Amino acid sequence: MPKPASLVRNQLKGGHVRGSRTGRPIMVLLDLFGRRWCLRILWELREQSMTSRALRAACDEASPTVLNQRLKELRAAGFIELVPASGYGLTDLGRELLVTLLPLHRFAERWGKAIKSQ
Amino acid sequence: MPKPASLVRNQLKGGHVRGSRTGRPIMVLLDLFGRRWCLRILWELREQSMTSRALRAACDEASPTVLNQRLKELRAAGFIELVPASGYGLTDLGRELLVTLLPLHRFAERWGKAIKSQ
DNA sequence: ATCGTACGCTACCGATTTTGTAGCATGCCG
DNA sequence: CGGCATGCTACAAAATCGGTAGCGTACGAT
Repeated sequence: MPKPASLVRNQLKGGHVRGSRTGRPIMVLLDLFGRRWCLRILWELREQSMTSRALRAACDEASPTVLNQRLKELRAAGFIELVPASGYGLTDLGRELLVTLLPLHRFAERWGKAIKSQ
Repeated sequence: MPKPASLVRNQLKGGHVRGSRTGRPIMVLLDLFGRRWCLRILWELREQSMTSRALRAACDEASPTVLNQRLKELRAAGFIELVPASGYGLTDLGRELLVTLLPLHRFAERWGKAIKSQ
């Protein structure tokens, strides 16, 4: 059974759930991102908030089980929040994170072309 | 059984292995990163090349099974390469990718402090 | 030549994670 | 009330990952 919602905080405070055992923030972050749908969720929320079901649709109908697990983890991490009216959306911290992730889009486009033309 | 080494190219050319089914580069990239150890491997190689065994040690002794799977995928993606003399290292493309990923480190540090002091 | 060692990599199997489907409880609005 | 959308969970099957052992090659030292 996965840890409750304080997973990320636990990990950062010295516990370890999986992956990095050092507790260094960058390692915890890299490990958190190395879970299916995690980055994708953040990405889909980059421009607008969405209900959990809209989010699921945006994520190729990923199974609600994992999706909710990720949503818990991302909430524990402080990247997203659930606002009763508008659904899931990025927090201020989440938006900061997205800014650092945004250049990936341009890179991905160049990369796609490079691979296809091989 | 996982696809051979052209996994990423297949996916980008319209096939689908898992995760995103659109084939848009950003989705394929986000899906590729959502696998255990993938980002960590890139991160550990950011400053120097390493032999596969040193890399394994750097990645908390991750199991060689998955590690080699990731290494195959990352090679197929063109981000890393195996140089007989020096081991695994980033390609030019891989270095470009790392540059877009580097701001994460600073963010992670701020994030770690924010979470711990909650 | 024969060790000893390190390398990249694979096989195997048990453990964990993810998927897919169904469904619950709540709230809202006609 | 009845219909509908929401956030979320249960459960079994499938896929992925972890941990250990070990293979085949290369290279340097004895």
